[in-house]
Amino acid sequence: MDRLGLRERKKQKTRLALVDAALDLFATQGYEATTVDQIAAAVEVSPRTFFRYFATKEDVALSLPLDGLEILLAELAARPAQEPPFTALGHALRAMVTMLEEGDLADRTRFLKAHEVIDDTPALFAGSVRRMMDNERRLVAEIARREGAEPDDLLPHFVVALFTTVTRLGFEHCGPGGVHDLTALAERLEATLTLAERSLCPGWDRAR
Amino acid sequence: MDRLGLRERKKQKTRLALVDAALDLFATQGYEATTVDQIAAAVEVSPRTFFRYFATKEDVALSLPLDGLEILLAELAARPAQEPPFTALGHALRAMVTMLEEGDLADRTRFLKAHEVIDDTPALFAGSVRRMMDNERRLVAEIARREGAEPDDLLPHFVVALFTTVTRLGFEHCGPGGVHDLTALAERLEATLTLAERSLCPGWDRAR
DNA sequence: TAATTTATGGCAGTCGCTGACATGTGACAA
DNA sequence: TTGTCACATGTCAGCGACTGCCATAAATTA
Repeated sequence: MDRLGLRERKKQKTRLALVDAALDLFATQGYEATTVDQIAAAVEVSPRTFFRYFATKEDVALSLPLDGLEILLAELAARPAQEPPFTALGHALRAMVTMLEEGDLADRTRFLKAHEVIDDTPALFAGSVRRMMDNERRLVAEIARREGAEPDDLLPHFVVALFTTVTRLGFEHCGPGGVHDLTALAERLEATLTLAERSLCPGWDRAR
Repeated sequence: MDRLGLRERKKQKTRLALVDAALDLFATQGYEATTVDQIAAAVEVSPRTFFRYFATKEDVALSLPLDGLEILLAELAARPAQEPPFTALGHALRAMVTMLEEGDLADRTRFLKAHEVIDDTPALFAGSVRRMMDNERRLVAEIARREGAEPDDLLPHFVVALFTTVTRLGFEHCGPGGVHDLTALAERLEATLTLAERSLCPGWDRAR
């Protein structure tokens, strides 16, 4: 039995239905070619209601990756304090991917489809970047706290910026059509992470 | 005497007038609060004409930094081929700033005002990053050409992504109110560049 | 069942942005 | 100078994203 009331269950259901309908339409017709009215019609909901679930049209595509970042922050908080910041970020990222891999099939395909659509839609990619930078602030705050850095210290900013850059490279287009399964994505992320680690001097991410 | 006809001079004049009016309005009222109609009215031009000069509302604020990237690409092409890629990028960036410092006063203040507005307007900042990433492709292509890299080599992507990240950090918020003169901006850029150079192993940006 | 909360629909309106057509202004040649 | 052409501009009509407002229907609670 669900602990949630009927009302809440219905809301989550229409929310997912909106995401699925939107991703399908974006994938087939393209992002700019599909209107909010179409998405709403596909779920048999008024356009006004769509905007009660998502603030903007791009939000419906970006909501999933956004959830991923929440997970990453939680994982980061769980990393041991003596771990160097960049290492901790890397492990948090790996944990996030693992969590995705353990998720249910519908969730995984939804996530992959979202990333595919985002990857070849410049407007959505831009939005994705914007979200990343919003979260960069939170990540910087967390790293600065871990390391006890001065408020105007450049190093935490540099560590986090480098990390988001590496993550972005990992998610970025991997050949025509993009990544089609999570293991390929995980491998790609691993490759970029090791490239970064190999390029940086030991101890670079800690104050000396 | 100007080599350009009256027509061309008029166009450049209204273009600059639109940028100045827009930046002033953005600075006083905020970006989202000012409408295209207001900008057009301030220059006594029809709203339709505004969109003949700038494709979107954010373009009017981002056009100046965008010009800067053109300069950077030109400078990069002029760097000697034996220079390691990241070093070449850094020097191209320094050359770009120098070029700005040698520009006329109106140009410099316009540039600084644009950056101030961009810095404390999330939407514009995101747009700015997006442009940087659009140009990343061109930079990657140039670096890959210089280094004779394989088409699917990660390294050029990594080098350029790291460079744009460092540049972004340099331009980013420098205390309350932002940077007020070009020399402070140059110093800030220098600081982030040296931080990056100090963190990376020698030879990291060349194939081994 | 009655009362209260809350999700939804419909409507009118703003703003960013575009296409089509008409008009006026600079460029260039006769 | 004059006429012709190219092109910048204005006007208008319209689409789509997004919002505020109010009425209604559904679910929760008493």
